[in-house]
Amino acid sequence: MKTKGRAPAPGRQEPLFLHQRILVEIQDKILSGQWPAGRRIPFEHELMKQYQCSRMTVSKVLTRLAQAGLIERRRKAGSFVRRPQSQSAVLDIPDVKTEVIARGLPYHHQILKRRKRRSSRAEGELFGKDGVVPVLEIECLHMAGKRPFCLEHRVINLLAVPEATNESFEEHSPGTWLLRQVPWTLAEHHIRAAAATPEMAAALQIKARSSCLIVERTTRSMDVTITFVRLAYPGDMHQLVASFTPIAAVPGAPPRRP
Amino acid sequence: MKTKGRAPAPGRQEPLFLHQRILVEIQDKILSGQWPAGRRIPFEHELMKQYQCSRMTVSKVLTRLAQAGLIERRRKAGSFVRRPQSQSAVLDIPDVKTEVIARGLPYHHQILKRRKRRSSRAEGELFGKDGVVPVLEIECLHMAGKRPFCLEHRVINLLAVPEATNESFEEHSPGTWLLRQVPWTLAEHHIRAAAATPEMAAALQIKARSSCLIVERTTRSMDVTITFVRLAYPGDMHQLVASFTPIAAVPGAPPRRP
DNA sequence: CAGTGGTCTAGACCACTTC
DNA sequence: AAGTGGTCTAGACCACTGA
Repeated sequence: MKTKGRAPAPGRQEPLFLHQRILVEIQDKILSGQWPAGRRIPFEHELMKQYQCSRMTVSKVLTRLAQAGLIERRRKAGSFVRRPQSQSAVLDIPDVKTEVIARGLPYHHQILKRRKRRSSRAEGELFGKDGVVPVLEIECLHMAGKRPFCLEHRVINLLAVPEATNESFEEHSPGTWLLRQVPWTLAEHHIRAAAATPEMAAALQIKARSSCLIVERTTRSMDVTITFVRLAYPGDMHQLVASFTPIAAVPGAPPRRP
Repeated sequence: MKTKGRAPAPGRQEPLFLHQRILVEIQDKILSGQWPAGRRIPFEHELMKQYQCSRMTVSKVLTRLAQAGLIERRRKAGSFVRRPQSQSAVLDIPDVKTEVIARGLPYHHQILKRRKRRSSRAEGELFGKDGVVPVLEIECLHMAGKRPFCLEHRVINLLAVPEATNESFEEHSPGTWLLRQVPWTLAEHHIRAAAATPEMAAALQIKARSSCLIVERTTRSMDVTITFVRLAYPGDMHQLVASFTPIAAVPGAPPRRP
């Protein structure tokens, strides 16, 4: 039981850390259905004996499984397999500029509308104040090369982001600007399909009533809404990709050079 | 430095575990922009001194931040703030039946088509074999009350799921059946808007060319594709909701009673 | 009230990477 | 070659909770 640097790898496979091995084995039993929902997972001290390791090691594994939603831990009772959850996919919703650049297309944007006003009643509710709040309303067209890529309609809470008042957004689009100005803390997305309104069709140079993918995002910090944005993409130009991988692996360090 | 049960909570707040406090403080510095992308995070031994705790504690916190994608860890160099990522939202994609029930509507489904055939060339590629594989092709209409809710077009790899061969899917829809038969391991979703084809329009009782939300999901296990499904929702009836919360908090155990 | 998980420690060895 | 993170240990105390 002395501490080891690498792998108790018994057979063929590449060196696997002990905690990875434990994680994978338990995960497999759950995902394969061998351990159905509700089934109790071995206690920590049982796993300690089984894998001949310290409690910290198995504890970290079980904690991870719990965070991933695969098991539920209850004091004094034990850990249990949760019933199959909805498939939780991780949706990467990039900044529009990033999105266009990633396609290798030249990006630019133009501000179609920009006006300061007071929020309407309904918006006031959204922005968490009973009364009205000053907001900045912006319409922005994102271009990929010469083709319209996305029409953005945005409302910014000027109480939350007073710096926006004098910002023209000519250099950086509202999304890009806000992303670096007010780092996101909490967001909710609604994704749907809708027929293009005459305004959308005109801006995006598509036929009226053709299909668009609408992504609406409300960004909040604490209890106050920072901004609301509606992004309209021509249906044939865009799709969201959401990938889903169980857990495991995930050393989680894709990029380079900070 | 003796071990404590609860909280070094200094001021007002509710008792906070040390690792939570460390996590929140670092996270705040990053999200607020105070520590910009590329900035080095204090070394583990520095944080140990700062918080007067053991290395394991700070290590777990940094590991968590790395898994969450907020920082990047590099041996010998240190840990660094990553540049703002795409907003990663967690998309819960439920079983269609669950979805309808959740709306308080009576659910039922009907199989419109069901035929066994060999995969086409293109599909063969999808299914990971060079040659063709036997597949089951199914069309299924999901109803919410008396209204069509979703049209499902599905292809099941019979090499991977031979049990499907003799399944009628009358009792359980293909999605529901598969979910319990072949627990998901890896999935990729593509979400887009499209105009209804004549077939879709007829089945869903909507006008041709009206907007639909299309969710396509490819489910794989190892390197073999289990099933491919295309779900078409009338655009005005459905929207996906993806929520995003940074990290922290997350003891992660919502439900009850296994 | 006994046993579970939740947290934390003060060490240790190792591998990798940059210097 | 030095220093970082990555893993692991063999303990500990505590809080919660189900029996």
